Parts: sequence; C-alpha cells; structure tokens
Amino acid sequence: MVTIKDVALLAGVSASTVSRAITGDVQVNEPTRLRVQEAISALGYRPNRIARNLRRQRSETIGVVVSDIENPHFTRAVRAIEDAAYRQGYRVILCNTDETLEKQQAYLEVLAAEQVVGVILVPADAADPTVSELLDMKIPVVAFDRRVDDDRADAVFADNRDAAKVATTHLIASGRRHVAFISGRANIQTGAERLHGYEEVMSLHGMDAIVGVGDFRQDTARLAMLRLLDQHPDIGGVVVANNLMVIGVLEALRFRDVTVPGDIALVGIDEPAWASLVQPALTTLGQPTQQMANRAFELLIERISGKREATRFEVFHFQLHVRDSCGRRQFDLSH
Amino acid sequence: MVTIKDVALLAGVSASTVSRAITGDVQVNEPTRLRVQEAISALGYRPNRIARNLRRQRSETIGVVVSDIENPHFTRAVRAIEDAAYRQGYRVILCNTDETLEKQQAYLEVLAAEQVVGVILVPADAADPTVSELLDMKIPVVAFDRRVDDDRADAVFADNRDAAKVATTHLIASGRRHVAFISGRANIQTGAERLHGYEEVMSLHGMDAIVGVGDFRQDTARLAMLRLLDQHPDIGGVVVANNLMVIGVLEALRFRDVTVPGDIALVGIDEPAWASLVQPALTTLGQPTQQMANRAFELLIERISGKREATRFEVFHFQLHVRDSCGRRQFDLSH
DNA sequence: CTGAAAGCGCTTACAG
DNA sequence: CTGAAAGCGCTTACAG
Repeated sequence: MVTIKDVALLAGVSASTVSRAITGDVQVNEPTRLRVQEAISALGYRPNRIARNLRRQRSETIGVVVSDIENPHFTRAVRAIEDAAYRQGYRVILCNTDETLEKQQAYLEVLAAEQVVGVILVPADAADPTVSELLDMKIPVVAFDRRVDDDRADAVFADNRDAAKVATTHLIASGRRHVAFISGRANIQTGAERLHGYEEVMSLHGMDAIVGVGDFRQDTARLAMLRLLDQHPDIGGVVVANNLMVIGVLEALRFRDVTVPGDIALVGIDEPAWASLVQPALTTLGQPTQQMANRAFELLIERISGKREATRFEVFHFQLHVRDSCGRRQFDLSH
Repeated sequence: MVTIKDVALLAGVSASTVSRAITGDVQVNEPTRLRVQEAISALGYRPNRIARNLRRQRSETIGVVVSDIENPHFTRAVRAIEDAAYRQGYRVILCNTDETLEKQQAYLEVLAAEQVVGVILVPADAADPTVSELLDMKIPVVAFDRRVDDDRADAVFADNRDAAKVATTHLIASGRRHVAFISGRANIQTGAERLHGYEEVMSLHGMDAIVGVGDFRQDTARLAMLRLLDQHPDIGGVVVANNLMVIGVLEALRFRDVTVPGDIALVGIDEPAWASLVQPALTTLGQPTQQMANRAFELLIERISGKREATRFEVFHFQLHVRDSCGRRQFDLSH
C-alpha cells in the first residue's frame, strides 16, 4: 500500500504539504502542488479514508436503516438517498431491521461505532432509547416514513391517516357498503394511522368497522382476507394498508372467485410499479416517495453541516390514482 | 466520547488489557475481565471501529455494487447479501452504477479507500481495470450476475443464453411463428447472452430473427415494441429480456389493442413479484436470485478468510414458470 | 496474565 | 507557503 509518506518522498516535500495539496483548503504553492499531483498519479496513491476519518473524528458515511428494502416504497427511497449521497460524496451503509427493535438497536450501535455522520431511520420502534444515544453523540437522525419520540430528530412522513380516509371515502362514495380494511401492524405508526383514518370515516358514516389484521406482508394479508370473506360474506369494498398486502389480498380474492370490482371494490395504499398492470388496474393512494427521500437527505445534510438547530417535521400528501379496481371507470364508460 | 483509556482508568488496568478483554482472543484473568466489563457498561463504552480498523489495516465492511437496486432481481440479491453480512458481523455499503463505467470506477475507488474487506459487483463493464486494482490490493471481488475479465475474481451467474433458448423454444412449440425478441443492452453480458440464445433457436428453426433493441428499461422497451408492431404486423410471440421491460411491452400491446396471448404470446425473463398478478399471468423464466446471492457472499467470505485460492465460477439455472401469457393454459382447459 | 511502547496513515495547530 | 510534531483511538509484538 502506498501512503502519504511515499508521495512526500517522491515529490520532495513533507507529508503535511501533500495532505494540504490534496484537501485543498489551505494555500499551497502552485509548482509544489503540481509536483505533488504528479507523484500521486505516478504512484497511484489513494488517501486512506480510515486514517483520515480517525484523525478528523468523523466519517463520510451515512447510515440508512429501513424495515425491508424489498418493500418498493423503501427501495425507491433508498435509491433516491443513495443518489443524493453519491453526488455529495457520502457513502451509504444499508441496514434492514425487519421491523424488529433488536435489529434496529444492533444496527444503530454499529453505526455509532462506525462514526457515521448521520442516520436516516425508518423506526421500527419510536421509543428506542438508542436513537437518543445517537443524538447525544451529536449524530443527527432523520426519521423517515414515521416519527420517533425524541424530538431532536427531524422527521419526513406522509399523512397516512388522511390516505386511509380518502381511500375509505372513495369506496363509500362509489356506492360500496360493508367496507373492510386489511391493516398493517398497529404498533407501527403508519399502520396505526392508516387504521385510524379508516375507522374515523366508517364511524362518521355510522358504519361498523370490519378489520382484518395483517402485518404489512403478503402472506398474512392473504390469510386475513380469507378469514374476512368467511366472516363477512357481504363485504363490498376493501382498503388495503400497503402494497405488499395488496398482492396477498388479490390472491385471496381470486382463490375464492370473488371478482374485482364486481363483487368487491379495492383501493390499495402505496403505488407500486405494477399498479396499472394487475387485473383490474389498481386504484391506489401513492405517496411522493422520491421527493420525501430527497427531503430527508437535505434535512440530514443541514444538520451535518450545522446549518439548522430547530427540529423540523415535514408532512407530505398522498395522491389518489383512480383506476379500475373500484369500478369508477366503468361508470365513466357508461356516459 | 468515552475511549478505551477511560475504561482502563475506571477498571484500574491498562488500555492493553481492556483491548484484550474486549476482543477475547488472548487470555485475560477472569476477575480483571469482569472489572473491565463493569467499567464498560458503567461508561457505556463502544470501541471506535475506525481506530480499530486503522490499526488492524482492514475494516469489517463489504461493498455491494449493483446497476440499480430498483430492479427487483438486484433488490432481492442485495437483501440476501445484507442479511448474511449482518449475521456474520459485516456492514454493507450500497452502490448503484446505472450501468455506467464512470460510476463503477468512482465507487470501486471509494471502496478501496474505505478499505473494505471485499466487494460483490454486478459489473457494468467487464474490462474495467479498477477491478484489477482492487484485486492487486488483495481485496477480493465476486462478480454477480455477470463475469469480469480478470480471472482472479470469482463469479456467480445464471445461464442466460439457455434461458432465452428455453423461452424462444417454448413459444415456437406453442405454435407461434414470427417470434420477436425485445433485447437488453448488447454490451452487457446478460443482454448479449440472452440475445444470442434467442438468435440461436430462431436460426435452428430456419426463422428470421426479429429484434427490438431495448436497454433493460421500461420506456425504451415500450418504444421498441411499438416500432416492432409497425414493422412486423405478423408477430405471433415475443420474448422480453428482463422484468422491467415486460412492463413497457405490456403497455405497448395494450395501447395498440393487441391481446395476450390471443394475438401475441409473451414470455418474460426474470420472475418479479407481480408475475402472476398481471393480466394475463406471465409465463416467465426465473433465476434463483436469493440462492445466487447467498452463494456469492459465501464465496466472498472464503476469500476474505483466506480459505480458498482458486477462482470459482458458479452457474445457476433458470426455471420456466408456465402461466397464461403464452396461451398454454387455454390448451389445457380445452382437454 | 499484564503493562509500556510503538505504530496504523492521516490532519492540523504551531512555528518559522 | 512549508515542516516538525503531536495525536486521533485503537491493537499487538515485546518484555516481564
């Protein structure tokens, strides 16, 4: 391995000068700077980042902690963050928690030990004290998709309660009765808020809530939907709390020969790439994932660079994409 | 920040002893080990990984370089790698190259400077000399999905030529004539091999190849399919070279009111989560992405631990999933 | 089994 | 503008 000393020797200067020529924040005589550059290319020297980080007491790495990168919402978010990080010279350490507190804590501790400059976190548990430990260490944390309890952390999320309200209202307005809800995990903020939005609209219309308990994953959603079909044969519509569960619900409906939107109208929360490809094309509520991720990164950078002291929450809004799964377009065709 | 010296002071031992008590590879007297442990918990000490890495001249981080994590094939692979890495105590730095040599080189250089212990790489360019530079530095590289030219790198990939052959043969055997191919990038190994497999089968049957040039992305595939429909109104089947392009092709077919499998039968290479949800359900060739990723990680660990000297290539095989988009099931129903 | 010392490869006040 | 020196927080031969 070629070190800064080798470069210094070849260029006939001290290691200090080589260092200054590289970082470029201090004045270096132009001829000597050139000689250093030549020596660097001649030797193929690459500064050892670990040594630099130790000396500077900081890395150029951010931690990105999501529940599961296979969820298209988080895939897109991670991609957007990685893009922005690359442009600004930061590295991204990717962590999946599977919504477990254990993995979240383990990973946050690793990130602290790695001296990351900041963390974007989809919190599995808003009350995790490890988040506060990071903040105590002056490592900024931006919560994504959900909030954390420690109010020193910024947060970027969407109005999940409103999304469920819009979805439920849309089904009722389309003439559906006995509208059911396949919920995500109630112990996770997005899951709880989407459920509450649904319940609120149902109670507003004097209707009973019909909830199938899922956990944001395909398999349990399929089971929940099958059970609901047994218990409530009169279901006329269903709101599904996230994209992965839509797959499970569609499987259940096909298995039971229930037609969509004929027998049951369906609205999915989240907008996956395949929303308009499935049969029938899905009516969805999509959130601006990419913008949200970009904003989360910007907020983190503001903290890293010390530009901002006050905590900031930013709330984004879902958008309704009306397609075929709630029967709306059929109405349009009849005109 | 609490350092090893603070712990040593509180425990009444030297920093060396604290270090040995933590790493645990050298004998430490049980009572002193306990005192050290107590001091560690009392102070909430976490060893600084950067300092450790600098001293040990290696990190515990691997680099994972893919073309685009939004491609479901790579999403799944990255997730599998991250899981395995977590279990073995490694961190994952995620890098997307968008199939460009520039980003690949920039990232590989960053990973070298970060002193990663190994790299799993989906090469955008098999001839990139930066790969050899890594190998020169004794940083093992495992190529994933494709090979690299430097034969010191292990490689895990699937038999892409065979996949295209099976897909094309399946369409011809289903009675389709004028079978077209929507290709990926010909300058990328998987793209070239899939194209060659198609051409081989077509020429074997004395048929003319009908190729729409795509680049593995949705938009260009849509355009390519539209153009093909204009030029060859008699197309009876189409093989699509990857999952993202299937979306574009289906959009084009719908736009032109071409029915699947009535007018055109379709086989997609890759097995995305939505394969059985689209209408009609897609006949696909799926590769065992998760197994491949796990194997790639194992190969990397063998190199990192110095257990193996010889380069290894491992070839996995695609599996045909017959669904509705090539009309096969309709045949079955008629029995 | 334990401590003192050296050193990993940088950066950065401090002089000059 | 440049160099010598100190030091970031660890680990690890070397003694004892």
